[in-house]
Amino acid sequence: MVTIRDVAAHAGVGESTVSRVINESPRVSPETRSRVLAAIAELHYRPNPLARGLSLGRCQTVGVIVPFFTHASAVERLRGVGAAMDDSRYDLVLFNVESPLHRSEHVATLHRRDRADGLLVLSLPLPPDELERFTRAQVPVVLVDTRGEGVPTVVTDDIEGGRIATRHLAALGHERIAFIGEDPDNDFGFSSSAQRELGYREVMRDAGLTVHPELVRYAKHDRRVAQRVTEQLLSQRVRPTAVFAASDIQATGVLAAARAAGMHVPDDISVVGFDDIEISSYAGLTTVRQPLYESGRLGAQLLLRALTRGETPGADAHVLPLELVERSTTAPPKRR
Amino acid sequence: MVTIRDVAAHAGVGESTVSRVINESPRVSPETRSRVLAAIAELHYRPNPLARGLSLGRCQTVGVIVPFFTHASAVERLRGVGAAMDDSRYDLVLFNVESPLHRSEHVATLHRRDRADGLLVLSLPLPPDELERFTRAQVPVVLVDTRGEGVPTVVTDDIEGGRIATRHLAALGHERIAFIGEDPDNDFGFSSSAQRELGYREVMRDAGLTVHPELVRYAKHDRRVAQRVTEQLLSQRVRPTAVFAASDIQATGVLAAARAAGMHVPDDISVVGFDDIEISSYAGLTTVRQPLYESGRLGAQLLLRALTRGETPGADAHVLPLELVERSTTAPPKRR
DNA sequence: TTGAAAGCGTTACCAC
DNA sequence: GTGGTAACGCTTTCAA
Repeated sequence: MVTIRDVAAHAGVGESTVSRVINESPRVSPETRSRVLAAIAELHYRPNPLARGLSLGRCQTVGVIVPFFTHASAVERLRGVGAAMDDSRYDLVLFNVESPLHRSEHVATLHRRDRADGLLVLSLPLPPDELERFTRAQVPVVLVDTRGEGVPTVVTDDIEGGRIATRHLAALGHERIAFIGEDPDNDFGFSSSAQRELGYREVMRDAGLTVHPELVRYAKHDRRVAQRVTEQLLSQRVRPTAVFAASDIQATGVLAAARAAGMHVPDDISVVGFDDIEISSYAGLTTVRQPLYESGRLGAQLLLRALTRGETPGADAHVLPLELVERSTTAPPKRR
Repeated sequence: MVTIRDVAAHAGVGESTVSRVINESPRVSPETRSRVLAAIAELHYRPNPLARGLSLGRCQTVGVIVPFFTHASAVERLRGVGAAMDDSRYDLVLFNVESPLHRSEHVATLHRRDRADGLLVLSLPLPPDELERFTRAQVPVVLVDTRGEGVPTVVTDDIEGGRIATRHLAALGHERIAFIGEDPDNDFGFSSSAQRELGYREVMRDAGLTVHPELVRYAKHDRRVAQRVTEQLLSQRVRPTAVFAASDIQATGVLAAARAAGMHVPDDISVVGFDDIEISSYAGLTTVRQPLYESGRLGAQLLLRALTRGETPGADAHVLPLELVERSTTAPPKRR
């Protein structure tokens, strides 16, 4: 392996001079610089990032904590992150979180500059004390799709999202509108679904519609599970004429259940989802679109900016817009 | 930041002893060990991976080179990789490849032990000389969904996959079977699609069916593009009664095009895809299933095994099974 | 069984 | 402008 020492010898200069050339210091004469550059090229020299990191106290790496398996939408966000990181000099290290234990483990190791220079947390709620450990350790953190004190966040207004979806259904004339979302008591503390439910309840109340308890169901963020739950929902006495699913993944499960029950969408039942993932446009699903890809990209950009400027990023919340995408799964209810 | 030195001082021992404890050397007395362990716990000490890597000559990191954006199926493979790496002590560094230039860049930096201890290449063909640089640099490489000499690979038999799909359609009685795949002249040198086309052509010939040149079309690995190409296909003189799409992403485009043309699937036209991704079961797509998740998992396992044993892994090709999944997009052609 | 010290490849401070 | 050298935090010989 060729080191800075070899380059120095080959170019007939000192190690520090080579280092200066590498780091583009202005305190090198043009001739020396070109001689060193030639030596570097000739020997195919590349600085050892480990040694560099040890000396510098940082490692040119951005860590991303993400519930990779739990949330399909996380992938789309991750894509945005990847895109933003592409032109940067930072490596992207993935910390997958499958369980709450997992999360604590990663958090414990990551609040030091030698693991990652900065951290991006996707969709995962972080307790305030854990969050504080990062700021104390001077590790910049950006939160995407989760809230937190004192750090920049990229979020959407989930309550408003719930309103948008429900308002759309109510405006079409629906009265028995069901809600299918994630259990508010989930292990990770995911709260988006609960927020959307809040918006749903608010609009229902304001429209003078009653939320029958049997019309609110919880299911894991998974198509098949949502399908099963919807089948129960549809087999009961009080049938909804519309369903608001807190995610598109779940909405496709609702669609499948309706189909299996011999119901026609949207004539027999309307369905609204949330996210607008790849599958949604294919399924013709009416949904509340949130900019997944963009959220990841923006989050990464904020982090990179903080990293390159060396400043702690402002703790402002960037609220990304939500938008109703009307496709073919919603229509006025049938006349009885 | 607490270092090994602090721990040593706190426990009243030498640094090397602490190091031995960390690395589970047997040459430490039980009492000393527990004293050191206590100090570690008390000070919340964690070894600096950078320093450790520099000293050790490796960095406890696995690099994954993956066309993250180009191929949707890569994500599913990546999930498998993530699962396999979860219980390991290795970090997962993502190297996204969006362009051939991108690939060369990453390859250039990665053939050294200081960037990654081992490498996983997903779906990306690597020129033999680039591959050789890794083996020369003693960096273990495992190829998933690509072939290469001298390194372990995890693949499927794409030619056979093409046969399976086409045989299914031919057995149903179809004669004018179209093929939609990726352009064999693509920038990356992806060849799976071309292989599947080979299998398609072989079965067509053996069945005495002619492959009309107008019935073979190329489109990017993208639903909308595939849809556009299919629209052209369906608007021409000789209409196919069945389409074999080289990927499910493209197959959903075919489905959308047929729907837009007012055709009913499978009555008017049959469609077979390839991969069996998440969307396929939802769409009821008949497809050739390949174990995406499993391929990533196996690849990562092979790499980890090689890494922990310190041995160069055997250069054998693990061929994963392919399987026809019959759903509701294929049926015998209508009688004319 | 333990500790002192050299070394891993780099950067940065201090002389010249 | 440039070179020598101490540091960065760890592992690993080598002695004791």
